[in-house]
Amino acid sequence: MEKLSSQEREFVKEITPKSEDFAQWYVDVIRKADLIDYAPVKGCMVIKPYGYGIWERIQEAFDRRFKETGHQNAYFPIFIPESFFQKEAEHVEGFAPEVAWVTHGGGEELTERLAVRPTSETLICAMYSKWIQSWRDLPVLINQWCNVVRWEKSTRPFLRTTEFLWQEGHTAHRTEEEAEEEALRMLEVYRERVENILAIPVIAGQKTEKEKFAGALRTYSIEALMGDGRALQAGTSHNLGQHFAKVFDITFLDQDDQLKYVWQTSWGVSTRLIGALIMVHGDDRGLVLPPKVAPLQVVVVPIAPRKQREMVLAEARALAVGLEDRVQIKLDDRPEYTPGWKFNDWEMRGVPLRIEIGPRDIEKGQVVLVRRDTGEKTAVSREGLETRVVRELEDIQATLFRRAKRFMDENTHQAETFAEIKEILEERRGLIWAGWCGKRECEDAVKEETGATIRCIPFEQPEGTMKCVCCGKGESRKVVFARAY
RNA sequence: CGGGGCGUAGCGCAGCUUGGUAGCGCGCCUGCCUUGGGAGCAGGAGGUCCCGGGUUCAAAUCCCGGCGCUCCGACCA
Repeated sequence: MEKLSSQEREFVKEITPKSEDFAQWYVDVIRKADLIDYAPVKGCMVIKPYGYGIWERIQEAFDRRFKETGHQNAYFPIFIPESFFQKEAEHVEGFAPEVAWVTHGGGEELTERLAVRPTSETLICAMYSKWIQSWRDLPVLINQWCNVVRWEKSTRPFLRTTEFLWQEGHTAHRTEEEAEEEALRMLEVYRERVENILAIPVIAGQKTEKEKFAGALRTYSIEALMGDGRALQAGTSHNLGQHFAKVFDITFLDQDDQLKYVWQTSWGVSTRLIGALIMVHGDDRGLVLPPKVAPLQVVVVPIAPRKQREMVLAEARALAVGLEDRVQIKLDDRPEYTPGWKFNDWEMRGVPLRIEIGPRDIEKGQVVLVRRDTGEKTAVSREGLETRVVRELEDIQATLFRRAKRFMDENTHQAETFAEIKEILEERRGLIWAGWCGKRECEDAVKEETGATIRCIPFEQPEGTMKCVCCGKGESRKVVFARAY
């Protein structure tokens, strides 16, 4: 027993405890779960197969909903001519500092520099201008999955990398109402997927002028709370209004014989969601993956003493085969590792459910189930195992969401003064509800004084009124402040 | 982009103060042995000491410059 506990300590040493140093814990988990490797170019990472597997699960889940809401996938080029990029003033100003430029091609200097897309609005708008003539061409509902590049000053795996993977939806509509509906519809898709698939509770709302997307009329977002009490924007949706349509001349002849500009939206989620998964669900033993995004949902670890090795492996194999139609399952039959080593390895990687099977279990016609979320071990009968496993996975998914929701609730506070905001941020962090009159000066002042920014103006406003936390003006909107990633 | 920490074998680190044969743990390879929470023994392989200059008879070590990772701030999915 004593030996066991010392081994456990030894093991845990490889991952810095979350409470000791959250940032270090985060990179330790990423390393031990084998999600990425650092690439030779600053701020770039290789997403390794296991990490990419998570992204694939996220893609599947989101893509399905995009299709269900009438969108089609397409692909636009990575290079954008400088002249296109320059057209929308606010947009350029917002993105210019972080654009990577291609100046040479085939050994010769280009006559016009090419931007490596930081986002594709400008190029896609240029194309829409050609494609859209009539009200009958609308709406255009296109999404693309791609990489984008933003030359960031400081980078962190998944949270902010020079190149990242995402999807960007770009739609064009006949009316302002339609565009607004679309922007909100897609934000709701994000909310639903992030909560139900990633098991991360979020707050949906509108961004302030200060925080909105460069060139948008209005920006909406879903905001999540990380384990260290900082907020993370998990997805955004923009009503672009007619800014881009006017600049790129995207017009259509309406039914009333009038030439009009389209109304547009764009919306995106990125590999940053993987960072959110890690920071919301992970624990001191490593990654914890909700079953619906886990590349591997169940791992079977055979306990195979030499003399019974073949017998146990055969049973384990049969077990895995019996489940493979229902769940993503893998049999870990590597002979060079001990069961204990495998337990730790798969736990670090966040596999939701482990099945242990050894001679003693076989004798009793049972297996041992071990949940990653609770660590709970249960001996269950092989009879009806399939149903049990599926049910267990569903319960893990639900438990993770419930746990994250409770954490968010417990770390959501109210403040009426700067001092209160400061105190909360210093002692507990988390999300802070406060009143805001709507003035930029007040928003800036809070940031200046406390470091907290307005994450969003939530759609769901609590009862009652609050005074502006800065200027004291009554009848203010209730907004959520936090320190953000 | 400012401030701090770090860069030595695949990973984690010691050595650097006070210059003089490059080390430890884990991992890896071979064999034996073993499997219910990171087993054991024996043998073995593996190094541009981040890069470039400089000082010196001699640099992982001292000096200058760069790059990268990381944390904290300013800017962003």
